Amino acid sequence: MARAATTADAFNAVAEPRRREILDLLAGGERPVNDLVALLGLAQPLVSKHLRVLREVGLVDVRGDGRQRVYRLNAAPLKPIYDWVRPYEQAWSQRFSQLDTVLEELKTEEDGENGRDE
Amino acid sequence: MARAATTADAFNAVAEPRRREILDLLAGGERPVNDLVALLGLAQPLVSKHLRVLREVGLVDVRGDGRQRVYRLNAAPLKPIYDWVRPYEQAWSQRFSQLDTVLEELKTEEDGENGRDE
DNA sequence: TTGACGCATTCCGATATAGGAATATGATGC
DNA sequence: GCATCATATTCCTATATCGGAATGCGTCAA
Repeated sequence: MARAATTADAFNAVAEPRRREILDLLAGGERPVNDLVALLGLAQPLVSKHLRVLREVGLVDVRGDGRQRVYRLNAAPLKPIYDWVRPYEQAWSQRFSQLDTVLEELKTEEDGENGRDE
Repeated sequence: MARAATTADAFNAVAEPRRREILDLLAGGERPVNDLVALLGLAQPLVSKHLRVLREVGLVDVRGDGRQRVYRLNAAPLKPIYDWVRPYEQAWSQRFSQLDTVLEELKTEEDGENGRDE
């Protein structure tokens, strides 16, 4: 087996920095492709290809407007990512990220730090 | 060019579901490799390889204990992911995620909603 | 030492990516 | 129709993956 397709889910689609940039730009408002090409400084076919991936995972929607194709953000597929990382936030927001296991510590809601095992 | 290495950053490392599982397990406490092998139901070399990737992006630390190697979560490298997705949360937490551009709408604070999909 | 255990690494194959170049498609205007 | 703009697609190469099988290596026990 090879690596999972970039279109497998939002996790894979968003692993590519350029695609994140595109989403960031679209977060500021819908835009036709050429706008993105100019803003990103990338070759047009490249942008189209990235947009295709984003389309296939549902992160963007397209709307035809004359000869332009206007892309619009659809952030919904990002939710699983947010839901997955959020619990880990505690880990780095606490000062003792080097202790045993942070998330476990949190379950006991501050406990004093004694080493227990699992 | 090919796709970015899985060890390029946390985004790429975490795009693989099994690696997320591993992190989830380690969130519950540090564990030796064989524990993970049993819990995941994967071949041992596979787990070792995934752990290597996680190590290279700094998401886990290892500690030798006799003949075992105990892995511990280090969530810090996940912060960039959290920081990147968080702003998008607004998009799906609002009921009009299908409108023009959600984040832009939010700037004007409430406006009206049309339900539509494709 | 010998053997068993715990884990990591290497070799292999199939897959599919990002990017570049060239080309195709589609809508608009004349 | 024909030229042009806006965008998508195809062809190509280099690279790096995930997984399996086999093997290497360090540690512990007798």
